[in-house]
Amino acid sequence: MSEQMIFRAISDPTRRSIMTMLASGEHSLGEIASQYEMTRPAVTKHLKILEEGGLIHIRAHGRQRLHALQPDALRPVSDWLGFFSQFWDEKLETLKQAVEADDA
Amino acid sequence: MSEQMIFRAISDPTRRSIMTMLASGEHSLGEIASQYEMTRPAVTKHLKILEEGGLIHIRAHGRQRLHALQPDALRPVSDWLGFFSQFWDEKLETLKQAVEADDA
DNA sequence: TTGACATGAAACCATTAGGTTTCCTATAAA
DNA sequence: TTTATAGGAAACCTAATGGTTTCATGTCAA
Repeated sequence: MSEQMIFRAISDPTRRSIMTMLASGEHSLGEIASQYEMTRPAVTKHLKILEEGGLIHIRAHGRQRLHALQPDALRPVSDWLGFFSQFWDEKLETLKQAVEADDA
Repeated sequence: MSEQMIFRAISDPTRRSIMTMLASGEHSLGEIASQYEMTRPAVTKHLKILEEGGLIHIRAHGRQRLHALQPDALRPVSDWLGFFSQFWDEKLETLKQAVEADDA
């Protein structure tokens, strides 16, 4: 789950779309694949890359494979963005730091 | 400057590194390339992809090309992240919305 | 005005990425 | 206990990516 694997995982529009779909809850491969105009094996590959980035968790359930979003895995992206956001939103950054300080 | 071009631009570690370098101010191609173990043409290609994503601005200055960070271009990424951050940090999200409401 | 320097441009190369087809395996249901 | 269903795996294809080398061009300085 290196930072690079996360950025790699979110760089593809199909994978970002799958993440959005999984925000509504767990879904099987068949359910996910039915939403896209590509074959199941292609979707499987996308899901594997998402898993390698830690963005989803896959568990077996009978003959199905259920895929669940793992939103925590996006934290490194948020941290990276935080560094640059200081240049375009001082106000929000200040609040963010306040929240983080409060957490500690 | 489609959203996809932004995600594409930030998906490469060299390009993210260049963005960090440019956070300190404008730099010429030569200055940037001297920091990496690859040829100038390779760096030029990275810079072009960053420009296509709107993440940097390039201007001519004599025989040099000066590259400046354009951090605003990261907003779409921030918005995208915002959607998912609601799942892992309700507290921060609440504050963020408060700030945005205050801006309006 | 000639030479050095900063960069652009084009051709090329190997690897990765995103996709397909075909076939195999495991589980559930009749 | 067959049969249908959900998915895995491997081989293959094309295009995009990240890099190189070579050569051309524009601009500054002697």
